[in-house]
Amino acid sequence: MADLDIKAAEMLKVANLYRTKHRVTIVKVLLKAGRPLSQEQIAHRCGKKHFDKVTIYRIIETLVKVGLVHKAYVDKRASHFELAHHCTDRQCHPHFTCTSCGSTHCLMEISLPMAESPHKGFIIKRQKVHLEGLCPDCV
Amino acid sequence: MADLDIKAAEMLKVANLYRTKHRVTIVKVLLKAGRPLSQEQIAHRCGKKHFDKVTIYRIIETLVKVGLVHKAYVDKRASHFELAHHCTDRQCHPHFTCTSCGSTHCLMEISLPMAESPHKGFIIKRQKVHLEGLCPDCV
DNA sequence: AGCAAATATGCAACTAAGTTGCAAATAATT
DNA sequence: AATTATTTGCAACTTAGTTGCATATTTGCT
Ligand SMILES: [Mn+2]
Ligand SMILES: [Mn+2]
Ligand SMILES: [Zn+2]
Ligand SMILES: [Zn+2]
Repeated sequence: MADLDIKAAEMLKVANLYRTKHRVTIVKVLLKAGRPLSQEQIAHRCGKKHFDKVTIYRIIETLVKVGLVHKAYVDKRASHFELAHHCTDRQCHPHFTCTSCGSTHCLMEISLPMAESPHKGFIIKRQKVHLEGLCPDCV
Repeated sequence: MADLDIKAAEMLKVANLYRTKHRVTIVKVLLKAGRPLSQEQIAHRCGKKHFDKVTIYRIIETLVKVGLVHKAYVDKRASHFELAHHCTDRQCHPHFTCTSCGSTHCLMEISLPMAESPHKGFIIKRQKVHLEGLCPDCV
């Protein structure tokens, strides 16, 4: 889809990053996925062309640095990343992990109030919520 | 302190676990710390006596399984664990990571309402909140 | 206390996510 | 097209956490 290409390229342009084939491909993959992906999942979805894992990690790092991407959660020692374009400045939607099947989902419909700082000098900038329980498939 | 020894032994007894020297020591370390520790930190606080890391990981696993311990957060690829005795069934206190110095703290004074499940068939059992911002030391 | 069964521990070898340095390739700028 | 700034691929490395198995410890029972 040329649509996605344009959108991905635009996102990189706004962030003032080199628009390389690798970066455009990875942003497209994340746009299509609409959910957090690990390095391995990204590599897989980039197709048969060679995408070195180092390159993927470095691109993720860059995208996180400019705020286009967030680390959503860590599952089985692997970080999972997603585009931040549906998150507010102060928090993303919660993520939910099923304790039965181990799957993780984005719960876009839920939001919690921001925590209030307790006079102790902590300045809270962002809040992440992770939920556990049973997914629809596991009753 | 014999106090801690007794408390640790009691906790293991209630959980129906063998009261081994290693387990008692590790539960005592976690009681004293009052905050999440990594395997390496636990090993260090167990003192000069030899505590194999495999043993520590297996004890943590056991303690998590019976609910005495929670994984509080992952920092620099290392899981950090703490006793669950100050947590409710549905959520612990939030943890806070300073984006400047990287330190993580327990915020015992803060609690958020539980998220409500959104008619989508997800059953929410537990909620974890992680906060980011600036700690008192970093203004 | 002494014994047998159940369980925990130590060791060595392994797994796999993520990192680092550097040379070659590609993108932006002129 | 040439120059410069930046990215990519490769190989080698780091390190949290795991696995299998032999040995040691705990427990319940006599
Ligand atoms: Mn998400
Ligand atoms: Mn805590
Ligand atoms: Zn499930
Ligand atoms: Zn700080």
